[in-house]
Formats: sequence, structure tokens, C-alpha cells
Amino acid sequence: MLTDRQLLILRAIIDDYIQTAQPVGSRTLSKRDDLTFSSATIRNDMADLEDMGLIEKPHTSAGRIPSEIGYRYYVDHLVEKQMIDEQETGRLEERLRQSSKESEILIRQAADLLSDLTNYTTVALGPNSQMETLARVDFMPLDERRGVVLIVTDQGHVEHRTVMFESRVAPEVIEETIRLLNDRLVGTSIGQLKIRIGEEVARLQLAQRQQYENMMQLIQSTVGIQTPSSLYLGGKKNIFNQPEFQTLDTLRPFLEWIDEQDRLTHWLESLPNREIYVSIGSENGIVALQHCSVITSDYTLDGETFGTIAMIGPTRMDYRHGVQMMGQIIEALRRTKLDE
Amino acid sequence: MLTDRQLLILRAIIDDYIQTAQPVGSRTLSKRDDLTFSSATIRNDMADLEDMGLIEKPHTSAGRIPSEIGYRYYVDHLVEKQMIDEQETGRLEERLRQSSKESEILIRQAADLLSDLTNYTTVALGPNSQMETLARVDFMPLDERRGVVLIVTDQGHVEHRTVMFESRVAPEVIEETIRLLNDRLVGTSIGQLKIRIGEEVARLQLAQRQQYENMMQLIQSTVGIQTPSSLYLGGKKNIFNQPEFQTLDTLRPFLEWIDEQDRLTHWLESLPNREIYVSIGSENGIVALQHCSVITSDYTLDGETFGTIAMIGPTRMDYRHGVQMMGQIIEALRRTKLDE
DNA sequence: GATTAGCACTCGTTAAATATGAGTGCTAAT
DNA sequence: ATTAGCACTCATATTTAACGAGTGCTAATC
Repeated sequence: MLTDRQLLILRAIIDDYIQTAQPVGSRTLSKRDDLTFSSATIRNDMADLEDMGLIEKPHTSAGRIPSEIGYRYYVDHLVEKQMIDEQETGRLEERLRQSSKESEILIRQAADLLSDLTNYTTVALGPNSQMETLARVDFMPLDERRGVVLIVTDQGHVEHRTVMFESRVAPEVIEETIRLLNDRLVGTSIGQLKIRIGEEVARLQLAQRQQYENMMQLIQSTVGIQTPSSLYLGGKKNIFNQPEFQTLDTLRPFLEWIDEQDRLTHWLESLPNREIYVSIGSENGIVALQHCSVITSDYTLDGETFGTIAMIGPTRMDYRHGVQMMGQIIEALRRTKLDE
Repeated sequence: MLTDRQLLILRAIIDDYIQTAQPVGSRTLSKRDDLTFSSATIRNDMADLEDMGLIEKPHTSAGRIPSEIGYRYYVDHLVEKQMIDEQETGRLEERLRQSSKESEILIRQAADLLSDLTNYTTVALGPNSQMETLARVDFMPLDERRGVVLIVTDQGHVEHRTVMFESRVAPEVIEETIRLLNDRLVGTSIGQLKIRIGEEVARLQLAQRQQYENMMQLIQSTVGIQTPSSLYLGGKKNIFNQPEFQTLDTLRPFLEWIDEQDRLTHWLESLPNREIYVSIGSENGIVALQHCSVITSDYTLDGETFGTIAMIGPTRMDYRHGVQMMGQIIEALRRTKLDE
């Protein structure tokens, strides 16, 4: 167990290091207003903190820096859950309101805001349309052999795909197919749509099958395309200002990783957390993020569960500020109404 | 005017430098099989080439490197227009064919291919929908107060937007509005759509206006959103392998510039070239690209003019190979059929 | 007259030598 | 239990010297 003084010192080391990115020495600490002890006393406590694995030294004659365990302790015990600052949240809400009412744009705006607020890189993941349900299927002919299949979800998201017929198809057949699909499949989740269309085809009478099978399979292939959830990166250039990313060895893996959209999406989707969660350094389980920490949270828009937003910075990130800003953004998003 | 030997030397210097990224000295050149002269002779010619501004030296005791003027001369006189390699183009066409028939995906694939082929970064710009014309407008109700407005272009591209009504609108009014718009506006270019809707509203009888104005303005606002042409970046990480981008001073401006999607799109759209064009260093007129060269070309897909594709590398790029690969990709795209 | 060998000179790069100083751990005094 | 004092460590910065690739010029050669 830590003594009060050790706690004070640990906190001071981390706060200082977060600000300066320089190892913190005992003399520097003893000059702080909130630490009235001599540097020797502090040195003794620092040795203890090091034994406990909370801090470490880059080399013999340097000051101390927090270890991952130290950051973890700091986040768990020293970052108090802060109250929502009503005024600030209001301001954020206002800025979101002004940008747009289109959810896609709102989310981008939220990511940009969060990034501006913290100077870290943010990633926002939109709704995973696999979870939404079919509200309507429609078909728009373009010319004799081409047309656009439209799939609208209950959330108002639209997917479309241009299809070609191998030969001319009678308009009645198309109309009837669409009617059939609308009758039978509205309410089905998008993820299951492909399978369900297959089932419907199987259920057709032999006579009908000849007519409709082709058309339905065409639509089935349309649905088959996995529609990736929309991903948005905000403040990517912020990383350039972080002292720990001033060398290619650290910068390159990070940039290469974050530009890999599919992997990034998958990673965000795999995070199981509903509320604000902090993941530190190697806890991320990703080599490219071993010197980064991530604050993630699911968010709701206008009350409905929507997606995930993440903030990525060096392990030496300002957790207190980051967590607070994250809280305010998701609160502002929650309050944002999509309609007027 | 250049003597034959000077031409040979200039070519050798540029070829060598493109490969090694190291200043080329007279002794190195004299050891080449295609240069049979002594290093002293070569030195004399090099001095002449330098006087003409075609090559320069980084410092007194280094070899020579090509100047921008030198690269320009090289590209204009020393890179012969190469024939399309039928076999290779066929292979590319095959790989494109296999990926998809969706134009968006095809273009991404083309950019990735070009990037793999050359190890440079590529940018592909899809069709600018402003130029396409309206094929159909439609509306899909979602619930009492929400619906999706769909705009389909003659090329089969779809834009959609969810709209909210302030109060319930009679289905007949909606239907009639859509009918009206379809009657009057099909064939209008997307760029002009907003203005044209305004004109139609103005033309309404006073009685009708009350009914439809609201609805039409809602649709107008939908169209108003500038639909950015689709942009795709391929092989962004290739830049990390270029020796001239191993320092943050050069890397950072480049990465910051290329991540600015709007600016990038605008830049690509502003290029007036129909055929393959090479732009070297400061010719680009962009600070972030002052040490880069760009090979751009418009491309057609299945015969129809479609968009622009660009290849970005250091000024020390392999122009010969780059131009050739660019030619083959746009040829492969031209031959790719969208339907079967 | 064109080419080439020879040589002094330049200057960026690398390596070794040295100095600096922030910070530590330990011991003894308070 | 705390603190002053001091020897010791080690990354960083600075200086110096050695190195060598490449040049320009001159004089000899074809």
C-alpha cells in the first residue's frame, strides 16, 4: 500500500511527465509548491515506487518516468470521475448542432471537435449497418438493361448498387420481385438479409421460380457486399506534435497502422465497452500502439446507440483531460437531436 | 545544343541517380559499360551540363545530381513513348476484371495496382457527379415524418439524404412533387440542379406553391450538399521507403498535404490534362510537393470519361517506368467492361 | 584540337576524445 | 524519520582529427 506522500509523489511525477515529456528528477519535484519535502526524502520514496513497478528510469542518471503500471494506477485511482461541465457541454452541443443534421457529418464533426480539444488523433466509427433492419427495397431502372437496387434501413441509411441484366427483364417481373421482397423481408436485419433471400428463393413455387430466381439472386449479390461501417479519422496530423513521435521508428508503424482502414474498423468493432474505457500501451495488444494509449467509448446520437469513438495519443497522454473531454463529447452527442 | 556524348552522360547521371539516390561522380560514370571515356573527359562535359543548368552539385566535393531542368529535359527527350505491352496490359485487365464490376471498387483496385507496380503513392479521383445528369428522383418514406430522397444520375450514381418534415405531409403532395421534378428536371446536370429547382418553384401557381414549395425546398437543400467526387489513395506507405523522405522535415509536409482530402480533390480536378502528363518538383506549384513529381492522366472506364489518376513520387522518380505503367493502367481501365 | 593522366584542394562524413551536468544511491548528521 | 553531503553514473554536446569521394585545372598525349 502506498503512503500519502508516495501517492503525492507518484501523482506529481506523472503530472509533470505528462506535461514535459522529460524524466522527472527529485530536485525538480522538491521545488514544487505541493511537495514540501527535501529531494533526498523524495528520492527514498521514488526508490520505493520504483520497487513497486510504478515508475522506472530510462538510465542510471536520469529522472523517473511512469511505467505502464504507474499510468494504470494513475488512471484507476488518481483520475477522479469528473462532473459534466454543463456550460462546456452546451457549447459543444451548439457547435454540433450548427454543423449539420446529417448523422454522418455530425460524427465527423464530433471527431474533429474532440481532436481539437485534446490535440490527439481521434477515430469515429459510425453505426454498423449489419445491425439495422430493412425498411424498404426498391429498384430504379436506368435503361433497358441496367438499374439501381436500393436498400433502405430503419435508421435511414441507404445502400445502393447498379446491376446489369443479362437479358431484358419484364418490368412486371421486377415490380413483383420487389413487392415480394418488401412483403417478406422488411424488418430483417441487414446482416441476415442474404440468407433470408436465399430462403425466399427456395420457397418459391417451381413456376414462379423460373421467373424470379434470377432477379432475386441479383439482389442477393448486391446485399452480399459487406458494407463497411463508416470510419472517420480526425486530427491525424496531431501526432506530428508529440515528442515521442519525432522519429521515424515510432512514427512509421503508427501511421501505417492507422491508415489501414479495415484493420482499424475491425479493431474498433472488437472493443466491447459501452462506457468510457482507457487502454494503456501494451494493454492494447497491438504492436503499433505499444507506446500509445486509447480512450474509447460507445456513443449514442439522439438517444440511439450509434457507434464508437476513440482517442489515440502517446501513453504519456493527458488522461484526466482526455477522459473529461470524451465524456463531454458523448454527452453532447447524446443530447443532439437529429430532427428539429 | 547538346553533343551526343553529353546526352549520353546526362542520361547516365539521371538513370544512375534515380536508382541509387546518391550524387553521381565522374569516376563512377567512367566505369559504366556504355561510357568509354575517361573520368576527366566526363568531368569536362559535366561542367558544361552544369553550366546549362541540367545538373548541379549538392556541394563542392560531391558528384552531380539532376536539376529540375535536367529532369524536364530527360522526360521530354529521353523518355520515349513506349508501346503498350499487350501481354502486361492483358494481365492488368484480368486482375481488374477479377476484383469487381462496381466502378468505385475497380478504381480503387486500379490505384492499388499502379501503386504496387511502381512503389509510389497513387491518387484516384472518381467521376465528378456535377457533370452527370439527373436520371431520376425518388422518395422513400421511412415513417410519418422522415423519408429518404434519392437522386440517381445517368451514370447510375446515387446520392441520398434523409429528410425530416416539420409536420406531416400528405403522401399525394409528396408523390406529386416527385412526379413534377421527374417531369421537368430529368436530363439536367447535377451541378445545375439546385438552380433549376429554384426556377421550378418560382414557376408554380400561387395555389400550388403553398403546397409544394416546402417539399421542393427540402429537396433543394438535399442537392445543395456538394457531393465530393470519390477520392482514393493507394500505397500511401510507399513514401516511407523513399530515401528523400526519411526525415520529418520532408515527410511531414507531404503527409499533411496528402491527408487533406478536400485540397487534394480540388487539386486533381484543377489539372487540365486529358493525356499522361508529368509535373516536376516546383512545377507543381505546391510547397509540399516541391520535391515530388507527379504523373497524372485522365482515364476512361469502359470507354466513358471517368476521372483522374495520379502517381506521386520524389522528383527522383523512375519516370520511364512510371509513365509506362500509367499508360498500361489507363489502357486496362479503358478496356474494362462494366457489364458482361 | 580533343582526350587523358596527374595532382592539389574542398568539404561532408565518421570516429574518437573530452567536457558537461542532471540525477542517483548511500552514509552520516540532525 | 528526515535531510545534507558527496562520490559515482551515464546520456548528451562539443571539439578535434582523420578520411575519402569528387572536383577543377594544368600539362602531357593521341
